[in-house]
Amino acid sequence: MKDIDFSGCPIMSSLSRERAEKLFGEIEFKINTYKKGDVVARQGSPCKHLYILLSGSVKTEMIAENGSVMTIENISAVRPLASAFLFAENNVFPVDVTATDICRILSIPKEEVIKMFQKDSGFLESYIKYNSNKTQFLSTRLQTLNIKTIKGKLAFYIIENLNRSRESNPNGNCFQMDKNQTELAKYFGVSRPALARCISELEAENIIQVEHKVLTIKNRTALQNLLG
Amino acid sequence: MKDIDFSGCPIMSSLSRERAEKLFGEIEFKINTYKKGDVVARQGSPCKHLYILLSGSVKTEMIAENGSVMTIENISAVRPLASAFLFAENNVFPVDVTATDICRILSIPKEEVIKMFQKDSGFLESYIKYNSNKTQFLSTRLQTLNIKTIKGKLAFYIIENLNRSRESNPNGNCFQMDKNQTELAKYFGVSRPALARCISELEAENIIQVEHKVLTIKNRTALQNLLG
DNA sequence: AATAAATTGTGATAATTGTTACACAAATAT
DNA sequence: ATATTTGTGTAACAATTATCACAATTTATT
Repeated sequence: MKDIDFSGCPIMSSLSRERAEKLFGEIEFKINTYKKGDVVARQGSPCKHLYILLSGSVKTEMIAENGSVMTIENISAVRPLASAFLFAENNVFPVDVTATDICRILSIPKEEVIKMFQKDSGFLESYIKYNSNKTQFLSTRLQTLNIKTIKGKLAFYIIENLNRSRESNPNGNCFQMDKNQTELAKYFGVSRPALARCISELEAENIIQVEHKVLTIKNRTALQNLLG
Repeated sequence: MKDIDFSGCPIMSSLSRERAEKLFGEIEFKINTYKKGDVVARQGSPCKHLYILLSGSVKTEMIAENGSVMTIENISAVRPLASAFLFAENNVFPVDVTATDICRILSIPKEEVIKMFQKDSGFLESYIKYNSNKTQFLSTRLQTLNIKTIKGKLAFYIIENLNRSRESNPNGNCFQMDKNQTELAKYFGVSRPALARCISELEAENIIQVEHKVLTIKNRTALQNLLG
């Protein structure tokens, strides 16, 4: 346990290093390693453990019955996985979880998690908070899907990312994209060529400019209009 | 308080009547009444209380910036509202909540909810469980939206409802629809005429049959094929 | 630097759905 | 019983996106 650093983990960071070591000394757990491309959990399979991604990264995807894939989220260590499903009545993974890098995943049985709640109220609080945030995230994801046109989705995505980048760089009007076109298309649940076309059109209309992976907003008003 | 029956409420039913009365004697709360059509909470507004729908019913809807509406859920008493958002960092309502009937809503400030957690671990447990279920529900909702064609959404909806109806009536191959076409179109986030067209087509292909509000499945295999 | 692999741009066509408009049926109110 | 509202079927047309196919470009690899 000594080699694990929980400081970046939303549900564990409230615990001091000593506290965490003591807690893990008292419960059952194991650590598995996965290599890139390995399936960590499959959509529909039961979820009986709390998983914490200790190192590496995974992606979560939903597969529709017709085979079309939508990426829900890319997750990098250190983060819990599927924490919100552990206590549901129908406790199954709603997504496929696939390693996008070598990764180590800690798993703690549900009963042990309950013990941890009882032993540490700080842990309990951050768990509830984390799940709340997760639900908010899913709602935002629903909102993106509710937008019908690709241009609308793009505008939403761009404005969202711009706002996020401004937290560190207030008057900036550009940001580094976290996905390539293929990934972005999967995130939107649309075809890649259609997305490429929309990006081209927005560039032609001088609303945005994309250089490598840096997206610059040239006409914010027009972007807002694509939504309202 | 004496006139409130929490027995059907997922997060309160673990408390005995006496326990609930004692608990409410110790905390701050208020009850508001809304009439049909009243907006209970608006998408984007802060969520600082736990709301419990004591009587009546509400609907929750997401409004895309272009004005298109998608119904997320219809909720009937007795159920908590927005319980999953109360503890999120960005604690705002992700949906518009509108009364679809006269209703009474109990609201308890966040700090008081925390007190309730501390005073009653049964309440805490059901709260976590309820939020978990909520997240599962949102995931299923995402899944519906991930299906691209209206026929696919319809097939998913029909099979889901058929399975549910079979819990009470195992070999049946029909069920009573809980929504009219207009509502169903909003639930899918598609236009009403387009939905009507798809239903007609499925009828023409002799896959389903709709009589008033009863939907009969005539060719389950074909329905499955619309998905896989 | 040369080659391979991945990513992006773009065109043509088909499929699907939105939009608008209206007739008609069913349910509800007066 | 009649009027009014609400729900449903359907048609013509426009808009958007999927699909497929391939060229151009960028990025990684040897």
